[in-house]
Amino acid sequence: MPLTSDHGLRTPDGVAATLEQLILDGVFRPGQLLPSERRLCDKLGVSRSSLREGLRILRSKGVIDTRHGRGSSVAQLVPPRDDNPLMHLFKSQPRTLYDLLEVRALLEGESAFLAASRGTPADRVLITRHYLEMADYVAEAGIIDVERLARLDHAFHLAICQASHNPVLVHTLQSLTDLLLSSVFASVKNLYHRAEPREMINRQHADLHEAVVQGKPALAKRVALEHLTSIGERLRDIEVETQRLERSAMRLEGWE
Amino acid sequence: MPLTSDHGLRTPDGVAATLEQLILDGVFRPGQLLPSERRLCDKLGVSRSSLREGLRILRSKGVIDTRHGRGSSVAQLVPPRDDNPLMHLFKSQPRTLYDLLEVRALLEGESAFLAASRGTPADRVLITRHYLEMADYVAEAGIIDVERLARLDHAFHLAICQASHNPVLVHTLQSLTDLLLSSVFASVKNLYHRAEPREMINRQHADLHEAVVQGKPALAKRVALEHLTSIGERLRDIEVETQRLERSAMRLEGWE
DNA sequence: GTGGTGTACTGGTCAGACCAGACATTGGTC
DNA sequence: GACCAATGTCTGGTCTGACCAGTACACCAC
Repeated sequence: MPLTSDHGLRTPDGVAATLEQLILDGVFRPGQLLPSERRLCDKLGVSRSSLREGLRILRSKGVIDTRHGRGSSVAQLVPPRDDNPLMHLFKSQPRTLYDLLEVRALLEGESAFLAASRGTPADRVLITRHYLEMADYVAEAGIIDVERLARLDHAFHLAICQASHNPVLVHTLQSLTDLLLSSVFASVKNLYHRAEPREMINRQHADLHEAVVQGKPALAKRVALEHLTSIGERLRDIEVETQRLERSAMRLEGWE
Repeated sequence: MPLTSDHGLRTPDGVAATLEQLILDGVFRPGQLLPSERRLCDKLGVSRSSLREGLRILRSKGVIDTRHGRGSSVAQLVPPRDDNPLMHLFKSQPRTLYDLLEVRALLEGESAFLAASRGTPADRVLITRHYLEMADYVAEAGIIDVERLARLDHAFHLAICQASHNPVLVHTLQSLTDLLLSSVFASVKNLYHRAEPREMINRQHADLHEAVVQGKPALAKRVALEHLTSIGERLRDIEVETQRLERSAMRLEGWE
């Protein structure tokens, strides 16, 4: 029985769809040699011209690999597209948070480096303004609004990044920061709530601001990296602590 | 004399390359109807089967749009994938390309560093396999299929990135690479078409592969950075050259 | 004017032939 | 027995000419 039942349009697109489905179904496995063109014509009930155009589609998509005199084989790397939003990773893999911090540290470091070397006087004025706004708030506010502080913090880092004059860098860092904030905002809140990490962060912000404004690229980069690294460490501390608390809570539930 | 001189292999790939170049050169403009298949066969000196396979390639890539009884026209949006927020930057600001390369170099460098320090033996086997596949193809193929080479190239770099065991890094780099390829694929093609840059790239790939597999993080990072830097320089060279060519008349007789 | 109709295009498919590369088998030589 | 070249038959690659099927437009009857 011919295989034309499903996508059986006798057309190149139908051929491509049918063969692709067969590959996805595992009938033809990666590396395996497909039947010859003549044989496929028979099976699919199309002329060789149409079949060849169908194969051409799959070849363009990198699904198959054809060699003269040998035949067509299913490409080894079949999964070509994986449009997974990064967000889903966080649910299955908490470790991803530190992966994200790792990449963000890299970008923040480069950002600070470029800002210190390329930043114009106008950039520096802007960076200083954001820095002072944040520092003043921390120093003067009796009770800290964590969300507002997070915004000021973000604005300060963003100003530095924009001084790099690299829009791609700005965009990439922005999206990673958004991802970080939306996924672990609770942790970040905890970070700001505690006096000890907050002072550490303030100190690092002061150092970063100074290095960038004074035009010391290498120093700025180093400070930025240390900043992100220690944030990662503190978040890990909080995580461990949270887990301990959760275990206690579970024990308490048992008594109810 | 027919226009088969440049990519004038009488083969579907040659047809696709020739027509694509004519479109890029502005001989055929977006929305414009191409000559009929029979006429193109005449002009390009190929049979209708080969021509149709060539058109099928361009159709798969979204370069042309074909309607039964009407003809084939150049697609309006040559890069139809405009879902990336960064894409609009490229239209207004060609400089963005170099910004993108700058960020990509940063990520590739870190990628290579981490792969060399964290990569498992299995990672190294995979990296080597992809490297050899690419190197063998370059060495053995008489005529280079640029798209295939680009895929092999991409697979090699992706394997290195995956050896970093940081999914965030993989995802970020992937999206930047996609953006790069979809926006300046023409330039990249030119890069592969020339012997001198191709040899330079091969040498750098060999160095990168060796450094990663032998577990030399610092060296791997340096080689990766040099690789991306020199690619940027070559692209700039090509850009300058292209502008010079565009200033020269590109009117072709008989194409109306 | 309006509406149908014919006709000359367009792409889509088919069949059969031949060319060219790859490879296993065969048959020879050493 | 080991090696190597000739060869036959697979494979994909290309060409030809024919016919089918949609589209567009000029033409003609109303």
